[in-house]
Formats: sequence, C-alpha cells, structure tokens
Amino acid sequence: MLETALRIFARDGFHNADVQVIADEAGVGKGTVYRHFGNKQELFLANSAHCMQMVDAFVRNRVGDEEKAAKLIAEVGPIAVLKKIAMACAEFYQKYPETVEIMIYERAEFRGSVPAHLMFRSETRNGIDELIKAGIAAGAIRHVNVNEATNAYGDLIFGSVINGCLAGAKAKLVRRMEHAIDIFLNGLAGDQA
Amino acid sequence: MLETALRIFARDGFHNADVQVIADEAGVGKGTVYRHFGNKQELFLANSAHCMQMVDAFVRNRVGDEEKAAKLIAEVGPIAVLKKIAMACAEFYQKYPETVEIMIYERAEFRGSVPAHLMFRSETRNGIDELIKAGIAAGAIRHVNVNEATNAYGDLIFGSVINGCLAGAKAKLVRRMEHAIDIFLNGLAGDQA
Amino acid sequence: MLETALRIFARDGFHNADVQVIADEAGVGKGTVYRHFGNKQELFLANSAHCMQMVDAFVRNRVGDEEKAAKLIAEVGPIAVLKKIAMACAEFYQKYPETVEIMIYERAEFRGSVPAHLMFRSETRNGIDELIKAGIAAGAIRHVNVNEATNAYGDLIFGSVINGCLAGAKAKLVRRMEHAIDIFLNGLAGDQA
Amino acid sequence: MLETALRIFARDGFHNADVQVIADEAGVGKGTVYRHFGNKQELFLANSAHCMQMVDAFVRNRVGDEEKAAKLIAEVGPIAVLKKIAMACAEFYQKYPETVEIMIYERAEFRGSVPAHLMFRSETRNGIDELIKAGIAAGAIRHVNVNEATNAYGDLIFGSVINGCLAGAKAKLVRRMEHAIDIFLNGLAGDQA
DNA sequence: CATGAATGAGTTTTCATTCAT
DNA sequence: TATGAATGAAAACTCATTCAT
Repeated sequence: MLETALRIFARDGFHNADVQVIADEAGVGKGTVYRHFGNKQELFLANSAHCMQMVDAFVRNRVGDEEKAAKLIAEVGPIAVLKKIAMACAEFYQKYPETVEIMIYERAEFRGSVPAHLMFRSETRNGIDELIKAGIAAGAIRHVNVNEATNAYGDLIFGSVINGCLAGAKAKLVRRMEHAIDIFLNGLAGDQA
Repeated sequence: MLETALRIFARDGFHNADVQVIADEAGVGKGTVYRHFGNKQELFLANSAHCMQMVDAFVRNRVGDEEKAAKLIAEVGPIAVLKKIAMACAEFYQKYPETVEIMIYERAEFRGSVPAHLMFRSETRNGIDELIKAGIAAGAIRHVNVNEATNAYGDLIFGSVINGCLAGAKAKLVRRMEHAIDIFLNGLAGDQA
Repeated sequence: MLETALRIFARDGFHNADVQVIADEAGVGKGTVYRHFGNKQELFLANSAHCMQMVDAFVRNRVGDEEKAAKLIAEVGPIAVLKKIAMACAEFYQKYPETVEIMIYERAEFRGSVPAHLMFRSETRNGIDELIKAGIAAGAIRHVNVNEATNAYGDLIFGSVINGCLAGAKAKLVRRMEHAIDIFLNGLAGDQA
Repeated sequence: MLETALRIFARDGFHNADVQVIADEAGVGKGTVYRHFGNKQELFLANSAHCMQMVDAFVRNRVGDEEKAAKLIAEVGPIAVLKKIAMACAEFYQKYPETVEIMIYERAEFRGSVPAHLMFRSETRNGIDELIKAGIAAGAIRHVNVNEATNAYGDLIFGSVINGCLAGAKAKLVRRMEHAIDIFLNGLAGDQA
C-alpha cells in the first residue's frame, strides 16, 4: 500500500495522484487507505518519511553503524568516508529514482515539513559535522567553517541527485556524483591557481 | 499580471494557486488572463521562463556580455569568474526568493520542461564549458572532465539555492554560497590529505 | 433556484437533500448554486430566512402595517387581532406546507440560528407584547405576565402548525388553529370551574 | 448503550451522529450495535420509543395508573389534572433536555413514524379525550370539540417544550409551562372581553 | 477586447454496513 | 456472540475553462 502510493505519487505528483488510483492499484478499498493514513497529505508524508528511512538504512549499511564507522574513518580517513557516503546516496537514488520525485514534491508542497533527504536530518548533519571536525583536527581537512561545510556537502549531493535523476539521465547519477564529489573534495582549481 | 502570478504561484504552489485570485490581485478579469496565456499551465511556464530571464540578466549584468566577460576572465582568471557567477546567482535568489519556489515547482510539476534555472540552459552550460576548458588550458583548473565539472558546478549552485532559501534561512544564501563555492573551487581536503 | 431548494429541502430534509438534485431541478449547474450561496448550509439558511419573510409578509398583509394595525385593534379589540394573526399563520402554512418542514429542519439542525418562525423574531414578539399590554390596560385581557403570555401564544401557534401539518393532516390546519386559539383566548374551563 | 446513543443523537443529530462514536462511548464494538439494532435508523427509533416510554412513566408516576387517576380526577377535577399532566411533562423535559432533541429529530427526519411525544400516542390521546369528555359532562369544561381540544392541549405542550428547551432557556421550561397552561385553561381574555 | 457568471468534471472525504475471525 | 478492519457508495465542494455580453 505504501509502495503503491510511492509509485503513484512519484509518477503523478502529489496533486495529480488520485487516492482512488492508489487504492485500486494496491488492491484495497479507498476507505482502507483513509483508515490507515487519515488523509492524502498524511499518506504522502508517510511516504516521505519512509523514503528517508530507506536512504538512511542504505547508507548506514554501506558505512556501518557507530563503531564500524569510527573504525572506517580511522582506516581510510574522513575524506574517503565523505566520498563513500555521497556515493552511497548516488547508488540509492539511481536504484530508486521514484524517491527523488517524492523528495522534490515534499520540498515543493510541504516545504520540508518532514525531512525527505538524508541531509535535512539533524542526526545526519551532526554526524557529518563530527566527521569534518575530526578531519580538521587531524589535518586531513582544511580549516573551514564546519557548519557551512556540512551545508555545502549536503547541497552538492542534493543538487546532483535532483539534476542527475531528471528523465533521461537516471542511469548516470553514480558517475555524476563521482565527478562532483571529487571536485568538491580536491578542488576545481589547479596547482598554479 | 505576470508579477502577480509569480507572487501567487510562489506562495501557493502551482495547484493551490487559484487563477481567480491571480486575476483579482492583478486587477484584471479572469478571462483576460486566459486571453493572454491560454491556460494555467502556460501562465506558469511563462513565469518560469521569465524567472530564468531575470537571473540571466542579473548575472550578465554582473559578469558582462561576451567581450566584457572575456576581458574579465583575462583579468582575474576563470576561477574568480566561476565564483563571481555563483555569487551573482546567490545574490539574485536571496533578493527574489519567490523565484526559487517557482523553480522548484517547475521541476516538481513539469520536470524541467522549461529550464527555470540558469544551469539548465544550454547556452549557459556552453559558456561554463568554455570557461572551464580555457581554465584547464591555462593551467588554472585541474584536468577534469569538462562536462561533468559543469554539472557539478551547476548542482552545487542549485542545491545551495534550494536549501538556502528554505523558510528561515532566506537571508543567508549569499554567505552559504560563498562557503560552498570556496570549498568547491579549492577543495575540502587539507594539504596533507 | 431558491424555490427549487425549498421544495427539495422540504421533501428530503437538509442532509438527504443532494445539492446536485437541487441544481438539476433548478436547471442550473451545481457550481452556480455554490457561487450564489457558498455552501449547502448557507443555501438552507437562505431558505429559512426567506420562509420567515414570506409568513411575515402574509400576516402583515392580513393585519396591516402599523397604522392599519392600530386602527384594527381599536375597531375589533386585541383579542380579535390575536386571533386574526394566528389564523393568518394557519392559512399561510396550510397553503405552503413545505415551509413548515423547513422550519422544523432549521430547529433540528441549526437550533434556531436563524429565526424560521414568526414568533422567534424579536420584532414580532415586541408587537405581540405591545398588543397584550394594551389589552390588559383596556381590561380586555387578564392581568397576566406579558412576556410569558407571548411565549404561550407563540408556543401554541408553533405546536399547532407543526402537528397540524404532519402528513395527512395538512388540509386541516386552519380548522385546528381555530379551535386551539379559541380555547387559548377564552379558556378551556367552564363557568363553574 | 441506548443511553449513550441518546446522548450522542441529542448532541449531534441523527445524521451527524457517528455510529462508531456511539459504539466507542458505550464501550462496545460497532458490530455489536448493529447486531442489536439492525441499522442506524432502528437504533434511533429505539431511542425515540424509549424516550416516549420515559415521559409516559414519569407522567404516570405523577398522576397515577388508571384507578388512582380516576380517584384524582374525582378529587381535584379534570382541569387540575390537565394542569398536572402538563406540568409533569415540563418537569420531565427540563430534567432530560436531550429527549427534546430526539423528539425534534424524530419529527424532522422520520415525520412521526414512531410517536416520540406523549401527545402523539393514541393511548394518551384517548385518555385526554376521556378526561375532557368527563369534564364537559361535569360542567367543568366548556362545550368544546373534544378531539380538537385534545389537539390544542397537545400542541401547546409540544410548542412549550420545544421552544422552552432552546439553548439558554432550558432551566425555565417549568415556569413557561405554568403560565402557558394557566392561560390555556382559564383563557387570556378578561371578564369584560 | 475585456469580462465574469455559469459550468461540471474531478477529487477528497465520510461513514453506514458487512463479515471473517 | 462480539468485534472492528475493510469497504465503496454517496456527496460536498473546487476551480479551470468557456463564452455571451
């Protein structure tokens, strides 16, 4: 039911999606949808939240939970971990492009009332903040404003995902992200700049 | 009339905007709106296009047209120009945050049928491509894939604008962009990375 | 349109009435109904108010406006005028039984938010109050509590109208009222009571 | 369960009452309500009938059953008994104002399919008829049309109850009825009329 | 040309009723 | 027998679009 809603919302958008269609394709009565979610908006927001949990789980699976992540950072360094996270996002969204559409509708219709993107989640932000702080302390990262660096990192990922999943470009998000994150980490400027 | 529509669409979104309200606030009859734009979608798309022309004009005014731009590049170098363009965008969107909303609705509802962002415009892309190519030739920019670098540049600007204009953060887009573009150009990684 | 609504509301009741049906039978689009009345409740309340104006006009036509009424009272006395008013009501409701149903729905659904009966209208009440006061002064009416007497008078009329217009009894309201008002004015008790 | 239904129906009206709410507040499953009453209408009608039994019992308790009533009539006379009955009604409805609302909805939605008011019950009517007949025979009551007098008596009680229980006036029904029935029995007109 | 009243297709939402457990 | 999740018919209401004035 949530999966059907996800598909329909992603395909038609919030307003053009007809709850009747969602119910039909989910093989349940319309009343059942309303019984479970209360109204169309709640149904959509439940989708939004679900999407976010999915990215979160996907990325965590790549990077590891707490201890594993700490170990990874020690092994490969914060820069490599930042790259790993970005690439995990790219993989996820390339695999589930519908979630990108949900994210956009969420921003468009509800202006971020529920965070639909990993980087809008305070927990995630804190993690990135810590990572960057540690990187700076270790000399692996330049002396940048941590908060703004996290913003920039999130903005790049967000922008790449949104623009890399426009119709026709869907299959190339991973590659797009790879180049983008490389420039972000190492800089566009040449040595003599 | 277009300005009123811009305001209403930005405030209410495409579907929630009522053509009657736009007509009323513009001080014209509803029929007049339809006479001029054909239908609601065209009205919105006209707005989208108009927004793009406004950013375009604003940035051009900052950077200069053709010859002036060439001169500027020669003077300050391609890296500085890339920064100048990004900052011009930030200034513009901070000044006219409604256009950000239009851009998002355009992406959400019409999936980019009309480019509503500077970086979605092929003409702009070509300019950036040339700029980067020249920078590489001059050694000011690393040997990156030009097309992907342009993508990354656009994605970062897009992401910063969208996320920097969420309610509450509107006044800080310029600062946000400044940090973001600095990292993008010079890299997040420290010397010993 | 109002007349059609009156008929349908009277026939089906507030909730069972379908605005679509009203629109159809009135020969207009449903949107037109909503354009004019805002919503179903307003449409109904407009009916209520209209009914009251109709009774009011009918009774005034029988009794006369201000001066004429004063003249009539002087001629036939307050008791006869009270009877005349009650009979005018009976005649009206026997002629337009649908208005009785409206009155009941108004009381049931909206608990008298708009006075739907003549006797619920403060203007009318004041008139009756004056009439009774004058009657008492002239010795034609017993020394009763004026306010309560007006209540009682209104209650009797209301009760007779409601119960006299139940299905099957519609044609007999005038006769029913005649007996009722006679008892009310002259008393049920016999001389030796 | 019936008591809960009574409360909800009185508060919300027939259509606005939600069977789910009734079931919830009664602490039973919705299915149980349907098992017992068949459908919403039957549930309401059962309430109606129950209300009538309650007034009936209340009044009978005041006046006495058959023999007692006969004795009472002999003692105080038919006029006093008519007053006693009316006052008993007033007391009852002032004490249980929800039953008034039920009565109105019954009249509005079902047009008296089940008598919800004492005076709509043929048994009661017969009793009043007898009382009046006896009163006439004894000279305590004027030579009126018995059937119409019973009508008038019922109409006055009905009107007083309905109008005396509108929001705000609930506490004053007894007083209202006292004045009304006094006028009804003794007449509004003064001696010289 | 401009207008705005009329329209009705399209959607959301509710809730009485059923029936498998 | 009691339950309450599932259902879908029914209705209110909106608003883009048209077209007569």
